[in-house]
Amino acid sequence: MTRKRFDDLDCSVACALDQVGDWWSLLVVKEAMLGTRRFVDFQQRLGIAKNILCNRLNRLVDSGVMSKVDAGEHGTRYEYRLTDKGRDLFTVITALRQWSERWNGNRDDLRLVDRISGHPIRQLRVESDDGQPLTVRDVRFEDAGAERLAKDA
Amino acid sequence: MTRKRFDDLDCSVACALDQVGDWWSLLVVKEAMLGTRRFVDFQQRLGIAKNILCNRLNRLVDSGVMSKVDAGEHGTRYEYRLTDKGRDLFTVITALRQWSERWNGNRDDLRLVDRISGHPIRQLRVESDDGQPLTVRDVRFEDAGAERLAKDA
DNA sequence: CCAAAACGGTTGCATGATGAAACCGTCCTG
DNA sequence: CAGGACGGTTTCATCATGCAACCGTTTTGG
Repeated sequence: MTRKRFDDLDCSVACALDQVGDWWSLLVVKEAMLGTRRFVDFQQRLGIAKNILCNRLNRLVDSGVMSKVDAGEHGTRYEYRLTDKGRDLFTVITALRQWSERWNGNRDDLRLVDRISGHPIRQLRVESDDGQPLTVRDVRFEDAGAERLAKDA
Repeated sequence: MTRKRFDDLDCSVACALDQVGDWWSLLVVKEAMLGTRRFVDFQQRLGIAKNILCNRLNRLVDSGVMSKVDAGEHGTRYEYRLTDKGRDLFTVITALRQWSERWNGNRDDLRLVDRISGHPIRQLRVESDDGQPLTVRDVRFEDAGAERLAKDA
């Protein structure tokens, strides 16, 4: 049986996980954010099998998260770079990193700091439109259809 | 071959993915945030196989993301609830949702709104300690010990 | 009070995904 | 021009997944 697809769930979260929700994809993206661009470097730094890395890079290129550019003048030297869509995963990866550091302790040698000031970055937080912090208890999932019905009535 | 473990990578992101980084775990957590608590409800709403759901719930309980409470007076009626650690994944899931809506379009019937005002929530953004927005290009990974800088992106 | 259904699983099976290693064609490098 | 680096592909053993059937307990309907 093939893995269940999430894109039929009519859920943005499921749709996102369909693109970057497997064991390796987000780590590849994170490694790219550290500056890694070449196949062998991804392979060695992540310790991933070559066939799996090949599969993941192809899928990330297919879904528009990374792009494969010919950087070798003569055809066999490639670079994999983040697209704007891929760079925008910075928020997701930062959220994961902060969550893990809060609850599992900091297992990382590297601290994420502002390049200019050298200060650590702020904790991410979900906010209302007037800037107040929101927890999961402070939000609800409003049915857009019901909203339309209510306005029609 | 068993799946490669990430907890030896000395990376907080890898450590997080080790706990919630598979195809189903974050969807189970998201479903719990919508209010789902019982086994059959998770199963039906997500369309997940029972043995896989059982495995995921057990792993989420083991890693402290959810707790299994006996809600049935007589022993066979259980509820699975988010712990504080699990509720704190709200930021991660919100980041994923916003990313997906930005780049894949809104495939969701449900809009996430402030429970009180009914207004949509703010876009998450990574900020420096003085509140300026930061992209991945504006940060570096500072080695706590040496002064090894991340390569330019 | 009894039968049936719900609940929360467990087991078996077929199939897909993964990891390790070997192999391969092209390019560059000494 | 030989050897190695690069970017894969192939093969194979093992693991994970999805599906359906089954099961013991508890609740519910008549």
